[in-house]
Amino acid sequence: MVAESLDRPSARDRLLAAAVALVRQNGFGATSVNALCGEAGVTKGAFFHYFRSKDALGVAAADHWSETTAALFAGGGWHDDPNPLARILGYIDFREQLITGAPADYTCFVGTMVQEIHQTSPAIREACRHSIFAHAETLEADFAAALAARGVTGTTAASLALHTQAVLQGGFILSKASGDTAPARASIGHLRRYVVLLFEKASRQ
Amino acid sequence: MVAESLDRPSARDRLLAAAVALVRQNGFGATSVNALCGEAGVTKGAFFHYFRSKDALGVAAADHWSETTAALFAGGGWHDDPNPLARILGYIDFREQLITGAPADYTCFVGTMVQEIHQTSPAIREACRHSIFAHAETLEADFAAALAARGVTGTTAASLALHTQAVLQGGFILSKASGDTAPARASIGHLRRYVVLLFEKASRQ
DNA sequence: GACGCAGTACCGACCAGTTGGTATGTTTCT
DNA sequence: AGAAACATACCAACTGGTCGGTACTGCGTC
Repeated sequence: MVAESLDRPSARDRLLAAAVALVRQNGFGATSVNALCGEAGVTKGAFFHYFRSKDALGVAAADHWSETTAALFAGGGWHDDPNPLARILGYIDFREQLITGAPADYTCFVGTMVQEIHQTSPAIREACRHSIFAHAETLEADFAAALAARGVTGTTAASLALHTQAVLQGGFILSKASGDTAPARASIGHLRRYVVLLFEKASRQ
Repeated sequence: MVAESLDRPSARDRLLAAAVALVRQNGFGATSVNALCGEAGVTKGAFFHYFRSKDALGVAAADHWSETTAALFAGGGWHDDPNPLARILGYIDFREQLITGAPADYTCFVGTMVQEIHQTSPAIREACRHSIFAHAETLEADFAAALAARGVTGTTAASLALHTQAVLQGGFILSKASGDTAPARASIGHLRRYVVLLFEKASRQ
C-alpha cells in the first residue's frame, strides 16, 4: 500500500520475513507472536497494528510466499527452451539445485504450515492451498504440450503438475526427518526419471 | 511392560492413542497436555506418571506408531505373491486403499510430527526418522529382487523404497491443503505408473 | 508559512487465560 | 506393608490479544 523507503523494509514486511523464517524452523504453533516481534525488531503493538490476529499474519505470510516464489521461478532460464519436455526437466533440475543448507533454507513454507493448521484455521489452509496449487498450475501448459506432442494418454497435465509438488513436499519431510538433503534430492531424481520414462516410452513405440 | 486387563486399555496406552489422534488433527505444538489427558480420560498426574515430559510422550507415541503400522502392513496378502514386482504393486495399491475419510484418519502421524519438531526436539525427530526409514526398509527386499530380475540399473532398492514414502507424505500434504483425498490418491497412481514403467521398460528391450 | 488537526505507524505495559510441569495426596493391587 | 497407579491442587512462565499513549507526516486554512 504505502511506498517503502529506500533504506529499511517496513515493520510489516519485516514481520512477514520473520514469519517465513521462524515458521520454517519451528512450525506455526511453536512460533509465538513475541518471537515474531523479536525477530522482526518490532513490538507487539506494531504486530497487531498490521495484523488483527496471529492467523491473519499466517494468511498474509502465505500470500507473501506465493509472490516471492512466483518471482523466483518466473525468472528461470529453462522457459526459453522450445521443447516442452526440456522445459519440464529444466524446472525439475532447478528445484533440485535449490536443496542445499539447512531444512529451513530449502523447505516449503506453506507446505510446513498447512500440515499443522489444515484442521484448525480454514483461512490459512486456503491460502496455503492456493499457493501450492497455483504454483502447480504454472507447470500445466508445459505438461500439456509434452503430453500432446508424445501422444501420452492415461493421465492429465494437471495431475502431473500436482504430483511434481507432492514429490517435492514428501522429499522435504524425509530430509527434515533425517537431517540430510540427500533423500529430497534423490526423490526429485526419481521424479525426473518418471517424466523421462513417461514421455520416452511413448516416442519409442 | 505390564500385562493389560481384558477390558479397558491402560492409561498409558490410552494416552498414546490420544496422542496419535490429536496430533494428526492439530499438530504436536497445538496439542496441549491437558487436551491429551481429556481425550484419554486421564488426569495430569497420570500423564506425568508415565511420561516425564511432553517430549517423552512424543517419542513414545512415535515408537507406538512404528509398532502398530508394522503390524498393519505385515498382515497384507500381497506378501504371498512370488513375483517381487507384484508384491510392490500390492503394497502401493493397499496404501491407496487406505486413503479414505478425513485427513486425520489416513495421514501419517510421524510425518506430521517431524515437520514441526525436527529442529527443536532431536529425540522426537530421531524416533520419527526411524519410524519412516524402518518402514521403507521393509520394501527394500522386494525392490532389490525386482531390480535384479529385470536388470534395471541407475538406482537402488533403498532409494526406491524411500521415494515411495516421499510420494505418500507429499500426497498427504496436498490432500490436507485441499481437504480432498484425490491428490494423494492421484500421486500414488503416478508412483505406481513409475514403478511399472521402470521395470517394464527393462523387460521389453 | 504558521496553525490546527486528522491519520498512520508504532510503542510498551498490561490483561485474562493457558501452558508444561510439580508436589502431595489417595486408591488399588500384590 | 509397600509399591505402583492414579487423582487433585497448584505454580511460575508464557500465550495471544488489548489498551492508552506518542511521534511523525501530510493537508487544508487563514
